[in-house]
Amino acid sequence: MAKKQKKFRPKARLPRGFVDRIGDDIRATDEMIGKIREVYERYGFDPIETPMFEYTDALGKFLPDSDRPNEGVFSLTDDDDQWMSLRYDLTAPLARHVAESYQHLNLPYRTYRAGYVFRNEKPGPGRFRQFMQFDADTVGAPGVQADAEMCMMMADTMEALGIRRGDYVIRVNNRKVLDGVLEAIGLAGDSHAAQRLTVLRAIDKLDKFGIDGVSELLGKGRMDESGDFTKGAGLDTDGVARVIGYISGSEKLANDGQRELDTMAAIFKACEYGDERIKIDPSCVRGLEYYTGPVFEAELLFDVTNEKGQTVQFGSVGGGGRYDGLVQRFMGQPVPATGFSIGVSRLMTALKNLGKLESGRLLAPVVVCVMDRDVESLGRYQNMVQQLRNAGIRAEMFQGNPKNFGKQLQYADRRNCPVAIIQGADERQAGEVQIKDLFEGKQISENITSRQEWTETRAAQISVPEADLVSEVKKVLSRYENGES
RNA sequence: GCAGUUGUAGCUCAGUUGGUUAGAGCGCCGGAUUGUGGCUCCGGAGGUCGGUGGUUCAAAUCCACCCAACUGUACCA
Repeated sequence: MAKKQKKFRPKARLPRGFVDRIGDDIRATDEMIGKIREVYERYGFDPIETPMFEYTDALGKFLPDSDRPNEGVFSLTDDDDQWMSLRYDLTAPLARHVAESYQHLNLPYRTYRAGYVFRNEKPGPGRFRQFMQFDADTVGAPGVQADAEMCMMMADTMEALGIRRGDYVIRVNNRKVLDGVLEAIGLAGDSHAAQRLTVLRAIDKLDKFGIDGVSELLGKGRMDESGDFTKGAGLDTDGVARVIGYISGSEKLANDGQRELDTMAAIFKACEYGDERIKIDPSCVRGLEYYTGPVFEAELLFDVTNEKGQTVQFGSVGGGGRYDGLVQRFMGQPVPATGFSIGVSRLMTALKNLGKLESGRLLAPVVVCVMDRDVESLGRYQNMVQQLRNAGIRAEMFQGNPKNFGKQLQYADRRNCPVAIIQGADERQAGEVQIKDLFEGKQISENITSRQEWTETRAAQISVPEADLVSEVKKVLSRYENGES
């Protein structure tokens, strides 16, 4: 049987882990970035931008395996066979930039940047393979006062975005303190490296699993919902108790890290950033690899309802810390640096939840309908549009098939346009145009039941002299300008 | 990677113990109505039933393998 020959039809679908962004989202993001930028500028940071691609070795990743070249990052080979990758964060490219232009820089070098980063890994709810980060860094500042400034700037940023004090907290810890704890439970030395990592990862999951879950992970292991088992760090009962004691704050150590934390706490106090804004928190772990000193994390504390209707805390929207070794990779000489990163997309979701993004909604354009389709009329309609535009009003001529007038109003209705302009032969002869208030018309029409009444009512429509087009449209728009509809 | 669940129209899904031409709602297009958004009515387009192989007179349905998505978990520079 010869099958009917079919044309190849590609399935229209997004690559997994990527999203299309549309109108209101883009506007809201722009607005949000503007607010963040204002704070950073006020703190004396300057913008800088690096490209999305870097040579793979510059990102701190070893050359890709030939069989799995894209593990974790998106990589490709250049014309000259060098491996390049899409950046997976904004810190590694900054380190490269600093190392490359070191002799021209005036240290301390204070910069910020926003941009997309890419991770080639399994996406999940709220986790994408392309997402936006907004970073600020100070390079060439060795003291923890630079770290303290980062924490305060993060707090200010949260508030500039409209997040109330108490709805967020900046949690601060120090890698050196964590190292001390590991030493105290007998995990010092190379032979325990793997176990140390497991312990740190277990601590990092306090948010997710609570004290009980973390205890299981520190000990024998934990069973997840699907029944899969995660092997634990294998600490004995005493070890588990001591780690738990430490992360809950009941046990303290005296070491360098703790002294740095004390200095930072003193700065916060002097600047009147209390516990409700910035909090020393021994369970804060973050970035397990390159951080060398203070680490910090911005966390949102208010509850949100997730897709399953469960109430959960929103959690982390950004973090950072000190990375004194990152520039050294390129230069051999140590260059102290500290910075933090805000997850813009995640923060957007949070602000939506708080209802902080609805206010500045833009009104849809005025639509000038096309009644007569001769060349002269088309010019006339377009001229009306230009008059409106010149007066600063968003406007457009209907660009679809003008054959059916009903379609034009349907289009305007679905776009949520406030006003339609109508001029056919009759109006033209009288030197008038019809201005239809679509919002009001919608309300009036709710009580109309018969088709005939519907078409003949011409609800919320007024006829005005052509010369008054702009001023009359403005009158109608003024009723809706502040985001009502 | 590991584990669980699920794959039928653009979307949400139904499809009986295997049985004729695979259905519905929504959406889309056209018409009633080429000058008025909604409602209503009529008509239409749209399907590799995730893929391949097998069992059978006969497979969306049963079997095997593969693929993909979702969820959890692990990893995450």
